[in-house]
Amino acid sequence: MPNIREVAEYAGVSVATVSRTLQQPERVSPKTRSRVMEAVQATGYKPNLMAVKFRSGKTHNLVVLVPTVANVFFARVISGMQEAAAEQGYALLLANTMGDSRVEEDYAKMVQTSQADGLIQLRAFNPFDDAMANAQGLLPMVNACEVLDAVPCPTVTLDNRAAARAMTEHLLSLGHTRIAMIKGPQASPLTRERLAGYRDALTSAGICYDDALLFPGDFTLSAGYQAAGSILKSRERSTAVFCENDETAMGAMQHFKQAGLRVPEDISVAGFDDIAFAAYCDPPLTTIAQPAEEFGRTAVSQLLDVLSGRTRRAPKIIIPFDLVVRQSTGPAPDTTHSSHIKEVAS
Amino acid sequence: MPNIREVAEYAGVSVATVSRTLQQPERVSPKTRSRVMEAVQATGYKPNLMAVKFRSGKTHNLVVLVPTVANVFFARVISGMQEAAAEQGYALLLANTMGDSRVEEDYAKMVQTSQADGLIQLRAFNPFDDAMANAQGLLPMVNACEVLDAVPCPTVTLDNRAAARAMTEHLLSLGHTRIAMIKGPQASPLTRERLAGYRDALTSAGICYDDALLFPGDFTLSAGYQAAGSILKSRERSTAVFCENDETAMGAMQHFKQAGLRVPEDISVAGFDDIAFAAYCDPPLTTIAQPAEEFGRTAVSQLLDVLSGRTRRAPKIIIPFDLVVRQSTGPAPDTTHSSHIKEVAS
DNA sequence: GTGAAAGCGCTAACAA
DNA sequence: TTGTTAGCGCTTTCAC
Repeated sequence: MPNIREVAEYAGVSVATVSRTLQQPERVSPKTRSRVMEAVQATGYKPNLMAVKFRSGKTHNLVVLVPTVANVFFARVISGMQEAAAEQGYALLLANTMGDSRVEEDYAKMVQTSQADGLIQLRAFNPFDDAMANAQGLLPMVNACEVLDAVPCPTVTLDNRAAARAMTEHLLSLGHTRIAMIKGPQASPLTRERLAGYRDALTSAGICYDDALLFPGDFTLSAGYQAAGSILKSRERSTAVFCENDETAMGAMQHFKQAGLRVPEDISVAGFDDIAFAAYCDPPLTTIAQPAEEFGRTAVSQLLDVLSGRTRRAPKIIIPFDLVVRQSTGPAPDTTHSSHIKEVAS
Repeated sequence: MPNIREVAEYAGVSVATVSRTLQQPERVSPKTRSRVMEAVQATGYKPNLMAVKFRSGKTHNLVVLVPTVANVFFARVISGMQEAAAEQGYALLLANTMGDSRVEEDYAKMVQTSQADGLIQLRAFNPFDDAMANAQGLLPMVNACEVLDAVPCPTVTLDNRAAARAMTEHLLSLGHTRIAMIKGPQASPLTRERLAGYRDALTSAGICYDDALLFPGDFTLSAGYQAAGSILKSRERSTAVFCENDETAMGAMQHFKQAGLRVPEDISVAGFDDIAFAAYCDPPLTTIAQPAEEFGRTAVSQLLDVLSGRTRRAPKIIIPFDLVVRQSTGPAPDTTHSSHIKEVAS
C-alpha cells in the first residue's frame, strides 16, 4: 500500500500538497492538482483512514449492542440504523450480546478505548463502568426500544404502555374478559410497561386483574409454544391471549391449533411488533406495528447529536405505534369455559 | 481521556515503562509494576486502541457484507460470525447492502483504506475494484453461502445442488410428478445450483423438466405469496411446490390456504434453510436445515487464516445439510388436477 | 530494569 | 500557492 509520501515523491510535490489536493482541491493550482491526481492514479494510493482517525480522534464508528440479531424486530431496527449511519459516514460495530453483560461491557469499552465514538443500546442496561458514569454531562450513548431511566442519555422508545392498553382494549371490545398475557423477559422494563398498559385497560373496564393469567416468556417462538401449554392446562381458560411480541404469539397459536382450538373462534391471539411473518401466519396476526427502521434511524441521529454537542439534555423520543387488526382476534366465544379442550365443529 | 504520558508522569517513570508494564509485565520489576498499575488506576487510563491499531497496521475489524440483516437465515449466520470473531479479538463491521453494489464497494473500500483487515461476503459479487483484483495471491476475503468462482478466495458453502436434489427426491418419493419451483433472486449462483439439483432429481427419475413449472421469487414472504398465485392460475396445477427458502414457502403456503387448498393433502410445500419459524407454521414446514451459525464461524476462521498467511490456496468448504421432513409435504393427491380450487372437505 | 527517541501516515499551523 | 515541520498515542529498538 503506497502512502502519501510516495505519491508526493511521484508527483514531485510535498506531502502537504497531496493532502491539500485531496481535502481542499480549490486551494491548489490546477496544474499541481492534476499532477497530484495523476500520481494518485499511478500509484494506486488509498489514504490510510486508520491514520486519519487516529489523528482526528474521531473514529466514525458506532457500537450497537443488540441482545440478538436473530430477532426479526431488531434486524429491522438495525437496518434503519445502518442506513442513517452510512448517510453520515459512520459505520456500525455490531455486538450480538446474547444478554451476556460481559460481552456488553467489552464492547462498551470500545468507546472508552477510542475505537468507537458512541454506543446504541437496545436493552435496558448501562454498559459503562463507574469511571464513565461519574463523568459529567451526557454519556455518548442512546437507549433505543427499552427505557433506561437511571442513565443520562437520550431514549428512543415506543409508548409501550399505551400500545399495550390499546391492544387490551381491542380485546375487551370484542367481549373478552379473561385475557391471558405471555410476558417478555423478566428483567426488561419494556415488559413491565406493557404489563402496566394491560392493567390500565382492565382497570378502566372494571375488570379485576388476576396474576394467574400472566405467563412467563422470553420473546421466542418456543417460549410462546410452551406458555400456551400452560394456558391450556389452566382451570379456567382464557378466551384471549395477548403476547408481548409476535414470535411468542406465533408459537402460542401453533400450540392452540395443534390442541384442536380454532383461532380466533375459540381463542383470540394478539402479538406485538408486526414483524413480516405476522401478516403471513394462519390466521394473520393482530398486532402492534412499530416503525422499526425509524427507531434505528432516530437512535442514530440522536447519538450523532450528542456526539456533536448539539444535545445537552437527554430527550425522550416517543415513536408512534399502530394497532393492526387482522384475523387472529375475534369475538369472545359465549360458552362457559369449563371444558379443557373444545371439540372442533365444522 | 488521560494518555500514556500522563500515566508515566504520575508514576514517575517513562512512557516506555508504562507500555511495557501493560504489554509484558514480567519484564518490569515488581516495584515499578505496582507503581505503574497504581497510576493507571488513579488516572483512569484506557489505552487508545485507535493509536495501537494505527501503529500496528492491524485493525482487528472485519467487514461483513450482508444483502439484508432482516433475513432470518443471515441473522443466524451473523450470530456465528460475531461469536467466532469476538473470540479472536475481532469486531464485525456490518454492512447491510440491500443489494446495492455501490454500498458494497464503499464498504469494501474499508479494507483498502486500512479500516478493516478483511471482508466476508454473503453474496456472489466481487466488491473489490481492479487494483485489488490484480494483486497477487489471495484477497483478504471469504465468500460464504454463495459460490463465487471467479475470485481467488476461500468459499464456505452448502452443497446446494445436492440439497435441492434431496428435497426433490423426497417429493418424488411421495408420488409427486408435477413439482413447481419458486426460485430465488435471478443473479444468485445459489439459485442456479438449487435449480440444477432439482433438474438432476427429475432427470434421474425420468421425468421431463418443464420450464412452465418455474416461478420467479426473491426470498421474501410476499414473493412466495405472489408466486403461489401464479401457480394456482396455471392450467395444469402442480401437486407440490419446492421453494428456494423458507420465507418463500411460508408466503406460498399462506396463499394456498387462503385459496381453500389444504397443505399437504391438496398441495405439498417445501422450503429451504430451516429458520426458526419453519417449525412453527401451520403445517410445520419440510425444509433443508443448514447449520447457519457454523457457516458464520467457519467463514471467520477461514478469513483469519488468510489474514495470518496460514492459507495459501483458496479452499472450498462444504457445510453439511439435513433434510427435515415435517408436515407440509405428503403423498401426491391421486385426483386429476382439472379444477382450479378444490372444495375443502372435512 | 529502565529511559530516550524514532516513527507508523496523516493534517494543519506556520513560513516562505 | 507550496513547503516545512510538529505531533496525534503508542510500541519498540537501542543504549545505558
